[in-house]
Amino acid sequence: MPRKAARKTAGKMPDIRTVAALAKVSIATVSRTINGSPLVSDRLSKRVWQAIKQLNYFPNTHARTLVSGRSRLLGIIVENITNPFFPELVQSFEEIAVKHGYEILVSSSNSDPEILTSCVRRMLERKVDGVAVMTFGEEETVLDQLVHRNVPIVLAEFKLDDPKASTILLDYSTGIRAAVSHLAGLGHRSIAFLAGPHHLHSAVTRENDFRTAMHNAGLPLQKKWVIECDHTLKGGVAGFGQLQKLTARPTAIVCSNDMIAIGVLRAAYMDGLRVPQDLSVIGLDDIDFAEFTLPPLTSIRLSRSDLARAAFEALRAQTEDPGNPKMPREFLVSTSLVVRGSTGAPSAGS
Amino acid sequence: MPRKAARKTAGKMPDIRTVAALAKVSIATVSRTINGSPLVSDRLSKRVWQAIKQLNYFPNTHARTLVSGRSRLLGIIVENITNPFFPELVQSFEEIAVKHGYEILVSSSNSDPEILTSCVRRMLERKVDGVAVMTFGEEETVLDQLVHRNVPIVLAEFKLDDPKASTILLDYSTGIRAAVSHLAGLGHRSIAFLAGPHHLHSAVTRENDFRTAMHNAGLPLQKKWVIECDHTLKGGVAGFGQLQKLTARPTAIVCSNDMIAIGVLRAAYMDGLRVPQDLSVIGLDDIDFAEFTLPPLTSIRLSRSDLARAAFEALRAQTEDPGNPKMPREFLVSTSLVVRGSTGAPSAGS
DNA sequence: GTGAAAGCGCTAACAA
DNA sequence: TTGTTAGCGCTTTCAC
Repeated sequence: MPRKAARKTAGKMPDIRTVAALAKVSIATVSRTINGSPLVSDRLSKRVWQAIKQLNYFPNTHARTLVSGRSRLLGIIVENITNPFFPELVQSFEEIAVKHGYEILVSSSNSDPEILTSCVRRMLERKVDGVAVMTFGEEETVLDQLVHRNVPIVLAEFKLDDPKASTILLDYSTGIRAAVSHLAGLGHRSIAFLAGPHHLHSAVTRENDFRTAMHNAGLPLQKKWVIECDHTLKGGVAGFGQLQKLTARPTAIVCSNDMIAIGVLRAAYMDGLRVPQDLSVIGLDDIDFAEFTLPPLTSIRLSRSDLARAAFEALRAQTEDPGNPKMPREFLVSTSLVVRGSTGAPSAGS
Repeated sequence: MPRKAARKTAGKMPDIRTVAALAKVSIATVSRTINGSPLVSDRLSKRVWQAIKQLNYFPNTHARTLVSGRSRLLGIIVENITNPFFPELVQSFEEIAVKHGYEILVSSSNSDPEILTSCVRRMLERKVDGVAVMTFGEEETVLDQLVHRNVPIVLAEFKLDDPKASTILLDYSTGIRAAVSHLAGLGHRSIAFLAGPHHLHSAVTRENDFRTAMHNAGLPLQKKWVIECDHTLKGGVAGFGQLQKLTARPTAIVCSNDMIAIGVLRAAYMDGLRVPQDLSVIGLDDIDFAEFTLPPLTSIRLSRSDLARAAFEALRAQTEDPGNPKMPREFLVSTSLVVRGSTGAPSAGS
C-alpha cells in the first residue's frame, strides 16, 4: 500500500471526515457549516468550527471544484508583463478577486497568438470561471475556444458576439483631447504622434482619437509625424530617431503609451534636447513610474484599478448570474490628463 | 434535474468517458494513453488520440489532482509587484514552469505578515506542489504552515531547518565589491550607502557586504553615510534628502536596489546636481528599466532568470524526487557589475 | 495489453 | 435540522 504509506508519513491533511468524526456529526453537516448554510443549528455549528480550528482543517478546492463545477479561479491574460502598466493592472485585479474569494491565474501573451492559444487552453484545463483578456485588441480569434466552452470572458476594446462575452470600452478621446488642447494652449502647433503597432486595436483607436483631436483643435497634422512603433522603451527611441531625421520637426510629441514616451525622453536627452524647453512629451497610461522620470512625465491617465474593477464586475455578472439577459455587457473606462514637467511652451526658435 | 439541464445547455465538455466511447476502448486505456503509459498498443493509442482530437478533449486537472495528489501548481510569493524586479522574476519563473507543465499562482505579500499568511493559506488550499518565497528574508515564521503540511518550499536568503525546505543564497559581495572598486578606481573616496529596510534579511546582507567591501578597499565609511530607506522610488528620494542635509557629502552613492537609485537620480536632478559629474550613483538588481534612466544607471546585476531557474529546480528536486537525502538543498546565484552612465570621476571641487 | 472497479474529498439530492 | 448516499472526472490497482 504505497499510497496509504505516503499519506501516513505525510501525517496530517485532515479531511472532512476527520472533522466530522471529531465533532461527532456527519460530513454533510461539516460541509453545510463551512458553506454557511442556514440549516445548521448553532450547537452543531459551534462543535464543527471548533473541530476545524483544532485540526487546522481547510477544504480541498479541487474536490470542491470537481463536484460544484466552479473553481473560483479567474484568468487574466495580459499583453506584456514587462510593461509596468500590466503588473499594476494585475495587482488591482488580484486584490479585488481575492477579496471576493477568487484566485487568479496570470499569463502574458507577448503578442504571440500561439502563446495566447496555449494560455487559453491551460486556463480551460484549470476550469477557470472566467477570463479577462487584457491584450487590448490583438488576435482575439483564438478566443473562440473560450466562447465555445461557455466560459465568461471580458475583453478590453474588442467586441465578441456572444452572450458570455462582455467588453470594456476605453474612452481615450477625452484624455487625448485634453492632451492636445493642453499643448495647443502652451503654444504648440507642430505635434507628432508616436503610435503603437497597428495590429493592436487599441493602438489604432488611440491614433484615430489623436487625429480627431488635432482636427478639432484646428491643428495641421503632417503625415510624417505619425509614426508606428512598438509599445516599448526601444520603440520610443526608434520613433524619436525617425522624427529627428526629418527636416521639419515637431515641438511636441504625444505617445501611444508611457513606455514610448520614456524612450523618447531618453533619446531626446542623448541628442542634447531639453525637455520641455526644446520638446514637450506626453505619454499615455500614467504608470507609477511616470512621476519619477526626468522630467516627470505628463501623461494621459488610464486607471488600472478602474479597469480591473470593470473586468472583475463583468466576469462576476456573467458567472454569478448567468443567463440574465439584462446583465450589462459593456463597461466604460475613461481617461484624463495628468500634467507634469515634460510639457511646456515651445521655445522661440522652434 | 437542474444540474443535468445545466450541463445539457452547456453542451460540450467531453469527458474521459466520451472519448472512451468514441474510441471504443475503456476509460483506463484513455487515461493510460494520455499519460504516455507504455502499456498501450499503437493501434488503440491511435484510436484514442484521434477521438481526443475530434472531441477537442482535455483532462480535468481538478479530477487529476484529486486522485493523484499532485496539482502541478507552483506558488510564487513576491514582496512587491510594483518593483519591476518582481514581474521580471515572475515572468521567468512562469516561463520555466509552463515549459515543464506547471501552472503558477502568484501573490505579493507587500511586506505584510498577515497578507503573507493568507497567501500561504490560499496556496495550501489549492494544493500547490511547492512554493517559492521570494520575499528576501522577511517574516518567514508564517511559513511553518507550509513546512508542517509537508509542502516543498524554497526561500531566497533564508534557511529553514526542514528537509522540505531549500535555500537560494545570493552572492551580493562579488557585485558590491566590483561596484566599490569601480568607484575607487574612478577616484571616489567618499561613498555613501542607501540601505534597504532592516527587517529584510537581504537588505542587511547587502549593507554588510558594502561595509566589508569598503573596508577591504581601504576606504573610510562615515556613519551618517549609511541610511536606511524603503526599497522604493520614494525611499530613494528621502534617503538622498537626508544625505543632502549633511555638511560633508559623499561623491558617490551605492543603493540597496535600483528603485532607490532611480529615486536618487530624480532627487539629484531636482537639486540641480548633475550625474555623474557631481554625483555617481549605482543601483542593485539591474532591472530592465536601468538602461533607460537618465543617465543610464550603473547597476549590480542580479539575474532574474538565474534566480527563477534556481527556484524552480529547487522545487522540482523536492517534488519529483522526494525523500532523496542527497538532493541539493542550497543554490547560489551570483551578481556582477554593469557599468553605464551614472558613474564617473568626481569633479575637482568635490 | 486491456478492462472493471475502487476511490480521491467534497457537494447536493433525498430521506428521515 | 441532520444523516445517507450518489456521483463530479480521473488514476490506479487488480484481474483477465
